[in-house]
Amino acid sequence: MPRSGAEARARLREAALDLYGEQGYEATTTAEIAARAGVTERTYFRHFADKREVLFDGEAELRDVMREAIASARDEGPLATVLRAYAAAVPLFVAGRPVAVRRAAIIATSPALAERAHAKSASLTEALVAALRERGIAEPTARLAARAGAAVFERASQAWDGESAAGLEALIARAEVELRALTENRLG
Amino acid sequence: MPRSGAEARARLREAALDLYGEQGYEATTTAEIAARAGVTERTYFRHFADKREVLFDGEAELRDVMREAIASARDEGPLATVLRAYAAAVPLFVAGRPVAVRRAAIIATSPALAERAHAKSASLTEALVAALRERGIAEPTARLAARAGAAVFERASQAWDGESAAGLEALIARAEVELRALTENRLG
DNA sequence: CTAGTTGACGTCAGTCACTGACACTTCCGT
DNA sequence: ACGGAAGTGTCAGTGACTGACGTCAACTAG
Repeated sequence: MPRSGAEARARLREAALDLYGEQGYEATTTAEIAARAGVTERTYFRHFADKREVLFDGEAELRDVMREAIASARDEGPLATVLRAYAAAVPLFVAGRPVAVRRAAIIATSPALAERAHAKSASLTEALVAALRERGIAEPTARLAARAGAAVFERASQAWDGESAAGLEALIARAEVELRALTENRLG
Repeated sequence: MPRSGAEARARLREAALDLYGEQGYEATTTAEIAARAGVTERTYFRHFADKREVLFDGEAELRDVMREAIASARDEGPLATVLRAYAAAVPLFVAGRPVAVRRAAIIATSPALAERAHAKSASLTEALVAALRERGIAEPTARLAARAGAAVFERASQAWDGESAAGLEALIARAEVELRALTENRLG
C-alpha cells in the first residue's frame, strides 16, 4: 500500500485534531490517535517526534516562504525586511486559518502545547535571523530585528483574530507604527 | 528530619546541575538526581513539576521584582517602564550569573530545555503585561511593549555575555537605542 | 519480466517520566 | 502530652517514546 506515507500522515493530523478537540489533549493517548488514523502507535512516532508535534506540521513551509522573501527583498532596513517576510506569508496564514483556529483553541488548554508553540515561533525567528545574516546584517542587529518583527506580527495577528475589519497586511503596518511610537516614548 | 523541604530542594537543584553537566541532560534520570540528593524520586516530583523544572527555580523572584518595579515606576511610557523593570532586576542577574552560565551551557545541549527556557521567558513577559495593565495601559500596547522590551533585554544580555566591558544597565540603554534606530528604518 | 532494493509499516520488548494512594515521621502549637 | 500539618518513603501503575527485527508493497535495474 504505502510508498509515500503522506496519506497516513494526513490522517494522523486529522485524528489528533479531532481527538484533542473532543477529549482534550491530556486525556487522549497517542495510541488512540494512531488507532483512529488506522495505523499503529509506532507509525505515529515515525511521522511525528512526540505527542505535540502533530499539531505543528506545515511549519517548514512557512519558514521557507519567509526565508525566500528575505533573500529576495530589496534593501530597506532590517525591521522592514522582516515585516516584508511576514507580509509575504499572509496568504499562508489566510489559507490555514480554519485549522489555525481549532489548533489555537486546543493549545490554549495545555501549557505543554503553549510551550511548543513558543518554541516553534522561536525557531522561526532564528531562521529569519539566519536569512538576515545572509544579507550581511550583523548577528545582534538581525536578532533584534527578527524579535521586534515577531512582536509586531503577534500584535497584528491578535488584532486580526479580534474585530479586524482590516487585512493582515494593513494590520502589520499599523502595528509597526505602534512600535515606533513606543520607542519614541510617547505615552501609550 | 524535614520540616521545611528547603534543604532537600536545594540539594536536588545542585544534584541536577551537576549531573546534567557531567552526563548530559538526556542521559541522566530523575532517579539519579534524587539519589544524589539523598531522597527518593517521588520527592523530586513533589518539589519540581518535571525533569526540566529543576533548572528553572528562582524564576518567581525575578518576576516579583520586575512586577514591583513596574507597579512603582514613574510615568514615562510603556517601553521605558518595561526597561526600568529589567534594570531593577540587574542585581538578580549579577548575583545569579555563575549558576546562569552553567545552566545556559546545559540548556544549549537540549531542545527540550530550550523550549522550557522560552516558556519561562514568555511567562515572564505575560507577568509584565499584567503589571502594565494594572497601570492602565491597554492590553495590545502592553503586550507589544513587553515583547519589545524582552527583545531589547535579550540583545543587551547577549552583549553582556560577550566582550561586555559595560554593565548590564548601560547595555540595556544601548540596545534601546538600537531598537529605535531599527524602527526609524535606518539601515543596520 | 524478474530479481534485488527501498521505504513504510507492524510487532514486541523495554525504559523512563510522572502520578495516585497510603503509611510513617517529625515538627509545631495548644 | 496531644493532635494536626508538612515532608517524605513505598508501591503499583499508566503512558510517552525507542530500538530491533521482520514483512510487504512499490520501484528499478537487468
